[in-house]
Amino acid sequence: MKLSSRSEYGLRAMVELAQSYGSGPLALADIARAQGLSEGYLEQIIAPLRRAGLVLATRGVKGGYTLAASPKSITAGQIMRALEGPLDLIECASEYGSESSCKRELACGSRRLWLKLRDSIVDVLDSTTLADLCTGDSTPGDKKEKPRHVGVLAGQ
Amino acid sequence: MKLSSRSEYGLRAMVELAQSYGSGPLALADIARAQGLSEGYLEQIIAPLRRAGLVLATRGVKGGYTLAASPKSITAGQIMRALEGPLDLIECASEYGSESSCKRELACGSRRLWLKLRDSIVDVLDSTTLADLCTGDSTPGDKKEKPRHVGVLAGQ
DNA sequence: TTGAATACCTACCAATCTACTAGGGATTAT
DNA sequence: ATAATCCCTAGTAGATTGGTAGGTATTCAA
Repeated sequence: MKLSSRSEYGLRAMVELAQSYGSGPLALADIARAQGLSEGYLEQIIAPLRRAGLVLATRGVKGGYTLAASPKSITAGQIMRALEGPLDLIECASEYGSESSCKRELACGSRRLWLKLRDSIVDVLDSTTLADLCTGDSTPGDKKEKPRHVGVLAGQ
Repeated sequence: MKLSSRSEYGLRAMVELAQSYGSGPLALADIARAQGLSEGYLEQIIAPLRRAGLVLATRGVKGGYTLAASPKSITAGQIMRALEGPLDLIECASEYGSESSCKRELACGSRRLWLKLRDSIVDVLDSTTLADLCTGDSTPGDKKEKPRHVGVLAGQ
């Protein structure tokens, strides 16, 4: 159930970039310093984000990275897919069909849970933008939050 | 983003037990055979479920495992917590407070996402029972299935 | 034109985790 | 007593994680 640090660091880097959006490129070293991350490792993490077209790089002396679009139009889902591949907790419940596996039982009881879980995760990730993670309040633009029995969850 | 096979196998075993609920103990070897799992490995997986009080074991000749309660009253959340520990994707967004970490920033932007995600996951897991995974239809009490692009999932 | 600052790439590595296997001990119905 | 079962611990090959190291390419500025 643990997320790899790739996602954690990658998202933190993107939030950092979102916060300085509009102020020109931010050097890798600056991001790493600001977030307390290893520069070399962060470099490997930001590469897939660039390849996915989420950040732009400019080389040379005043170079660095910038968001490829406004923080409002980049979702956590895009970032996670770039870093982790298709969103799925399990082979047979991937967002994009995995024909191969699950020959065993398509009507497999437990698969139902993984599908529900995946949908729920995809829903959260795709409805959260970088802007949502930067503003002071914690509510995204459209509030389609269903009033579930949240609130029992101790701790802010 | 991948779940360990512990959870997958553990849940499958529990579904198997749920399906034979009321028919006496089911031997480990039978569960393993029915689900196509390694017996030795499954043994290690079912142990924490027993320690968590979710299944009961009876030794001896006609022994085996039974659910400790009705499938309706055992949730996926209980099973996952027994197998994976506290539900969290990341240290600083655990369900039970982790004071230690995250000295960096409690108002950390990215943390907001992990909390939302965790809440969403906890919500799904705690609202799904074993009975939900055994019945013919795929709807638990409330039906909130969004019509996503499922159906692409090519059947075997 | 040179130099420095940056991004970009590949290979390597130690430690940990995963998914088992092996083998024996404890308990119980027959 | 015996066989069937659960129970426990240790080992292990391979993959993954979280990096480090070292070099190349590109750009700006003097």
